[in-house]
Amino acid sequence: MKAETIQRSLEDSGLRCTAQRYAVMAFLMEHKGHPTAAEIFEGVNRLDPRSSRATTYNNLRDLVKAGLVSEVAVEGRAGRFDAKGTRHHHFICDRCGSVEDMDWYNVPKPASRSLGKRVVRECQLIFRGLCTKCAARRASR
Amino acid sequence: MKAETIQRSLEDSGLRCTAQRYAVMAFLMEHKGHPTAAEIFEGVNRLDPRSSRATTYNNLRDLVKAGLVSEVAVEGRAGRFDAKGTRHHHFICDRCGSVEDMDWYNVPKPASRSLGKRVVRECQLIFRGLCTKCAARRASR
DNA sequence: ATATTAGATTAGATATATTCTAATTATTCG
DNA sequence: CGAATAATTAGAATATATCTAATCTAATAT
Repeated sequence: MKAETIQRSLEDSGLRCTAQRYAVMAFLMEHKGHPTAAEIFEGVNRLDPRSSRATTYNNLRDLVKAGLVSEVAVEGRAGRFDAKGTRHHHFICDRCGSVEDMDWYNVPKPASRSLGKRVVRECQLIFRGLCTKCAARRASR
Repeated sequence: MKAETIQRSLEDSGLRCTAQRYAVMAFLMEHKGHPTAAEIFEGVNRLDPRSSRATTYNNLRDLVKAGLVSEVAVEGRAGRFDAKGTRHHHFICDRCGSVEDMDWYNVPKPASRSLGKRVVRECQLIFRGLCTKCAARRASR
């Protein structure tokens, strides 16, 4: 039944439901820990069909463009991906670069005067600091 | 007089005011367009002392850690840097990856319940969409 | 059903971005 | 001064992401 859900959301976005694309989507829905492209590539290939690195990147790009997946860029590290489920913000750890979900809450839009002729598609709130693990590690020194 | 300002802010952060480090800081204050590390490297070397790529990256890292400079990660592209002047948010163009400043306004903090044991150092608001140039370009098609 | 076309995928090469290494130089401090 | 620490260097190495050109697949038209 999740299978049909994925298939439908792909097709609704005008994307064919290929084995490789489906696998990326399914992997993201089962691994909520914001995996990198390399982890996704490894993960989907560990299971079944041989998928190439290029295809994994292509599909991630397509899924992001279609709005089914979001990407979180992390300074100096691989980007991380996330199946868009319920709305949420993100937390990025300064030390280990891990990305975690944060409860969503509404953020006021910028004044239209400050927008100029820009077209704003979305607005992301990103918290930075130390994750639980890294905070504990620092405290114990 | 800007020279002393830079020197003081470096020393206040426990960083020696070396020629290379100063140059990075000065370059960032004169170029508000959010340059990449490569552009900064090129820029400071075009002027005067030979500085190496590694040093440029090292200094950028130190300056970010000291809170004098901020870095904006952009998906699939080089990170961009910004001397922290007055507070502001950022806008990232989906198409060309350019980063622009947006007027600052206060953003409500998350509920402490949702923070857990995380330590939040800062909170960034990032707008995404099409910059003025790219929006115009798209409209004309 | 075949042919045509557009959409996807592939392996590997390439490009881009960043960090590491080990040696060297500069600065601070006792 | 001399020792210890901080900073810099060139270039190699790594990590990350995209490109290429050939091939395969699926949808549509004939």
